[in-house]
Amino acid sequence: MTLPSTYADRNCSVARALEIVGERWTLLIIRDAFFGVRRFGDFANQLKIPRAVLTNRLKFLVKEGVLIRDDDATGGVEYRLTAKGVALWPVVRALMNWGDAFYSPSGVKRAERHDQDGGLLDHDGRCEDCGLVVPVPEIRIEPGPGFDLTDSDHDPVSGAINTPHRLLEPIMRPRTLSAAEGELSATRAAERAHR
Amino acid sequence: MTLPSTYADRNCSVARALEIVGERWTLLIIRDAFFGVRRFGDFANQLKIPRAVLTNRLKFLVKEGVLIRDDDATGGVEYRLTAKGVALWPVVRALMNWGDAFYSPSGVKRAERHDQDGGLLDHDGRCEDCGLVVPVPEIRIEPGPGFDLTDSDHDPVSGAINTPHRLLEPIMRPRTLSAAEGELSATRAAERAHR
DNA sequence: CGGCTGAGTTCACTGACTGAACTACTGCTG
DNA sequence: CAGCAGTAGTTCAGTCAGTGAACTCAGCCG
Repeated sequence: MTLPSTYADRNCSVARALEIVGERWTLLIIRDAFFGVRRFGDFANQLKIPRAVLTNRLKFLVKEGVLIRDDDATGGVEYRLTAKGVALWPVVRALMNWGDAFYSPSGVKRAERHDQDGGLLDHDGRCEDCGLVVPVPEIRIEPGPGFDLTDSDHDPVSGAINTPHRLLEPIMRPRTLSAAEGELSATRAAERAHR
Repeated sequence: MTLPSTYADRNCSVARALEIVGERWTLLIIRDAFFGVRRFGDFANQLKIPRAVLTNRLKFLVKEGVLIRDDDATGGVEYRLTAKGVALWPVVRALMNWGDAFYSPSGVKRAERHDQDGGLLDHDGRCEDCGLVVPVPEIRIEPGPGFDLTDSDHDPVSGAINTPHRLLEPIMRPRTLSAAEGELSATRAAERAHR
């Protein structure tokens, strides 16, 4: 979509929304942000997007208030979704549902669960166990029956993304994980205790 | 998005969906199709999209089974949404909701109602009167409080789109009207005078 | 026949995307 | 302190897609 503000229709919120998130790569960046990706390099490697394009997109999304950029503890840079960005989850979910329905014959590629009670979420984000509409930070995402295990863990970031975890929660990169490789459960437990 | 099948992530239905509907203009074409646009020229005029691009997009969407192309009664060509295309309504709705929420301070630009009982639909398409999830063909769309009346009726197609009507129902173009209805002369005259 | 409409096609031009290489600024480590 | 690695970008030439205007072609209408 390239030029923002280039769709003529002033009276259509679909056009307006697409001016922000309709450019190539943008919604995939946002999807990754939901999945916990926060670092420039992780976006670049995971999406295999040219770094120049990534720079443009991130700048634009920050300018539009979808992402916020700040320095993390280690001096690096973090991009995180704002409330406005988090409000895009229904868009990402709708695309995911449609893609699952028509291009994943063996079942959904990723399932959403209510982290509190483990209930599956329906297409509108309602927990089938407790009946509540689950807020985004309480959604746990995990590989579903249609997930293809053969090409998942090529890189550590993908591996982290495809491990069951809550949306928005930063993925654990090997660096942060320290030397201890297999202690996933311990790390997760620690993390749960963390909040 | 340009090249289809160009997003690397085989395991993501969001990426898969965007390969089909993520290109520039595509979702706006689909939105117009929901609003009842069916003719090549109407898409071209309403969206102000280059005709060459429109040709590409329509061909691609037909190939992918989102639209179906056939000749209508008068010998013209019609593009209509298939079931697979209609299943994209949640995507369009989610974008519309987000655009309304963040870019339309005076209220939604278009409201959805249950045509049967006139109840407003919530963000998930549930009728606030009868509580049912309303199927797409029973959704009536109409200008909402945020709709800007000053630049609506510039062309007859926009005028028809912005008149309350059910989704998927073909918009009435002056041409088609002439065959069926008698009192069209007034409409046509008014339209001509307008230019 | 002559004009009109609808559905495209053609084409020169511009501008965005691509991929690879390069820079600049940390924070370590010996 | 020099050297190295990691992170976050920038630069750049080549390519490819989008743009807008003009053109074709077929079928009607009178």
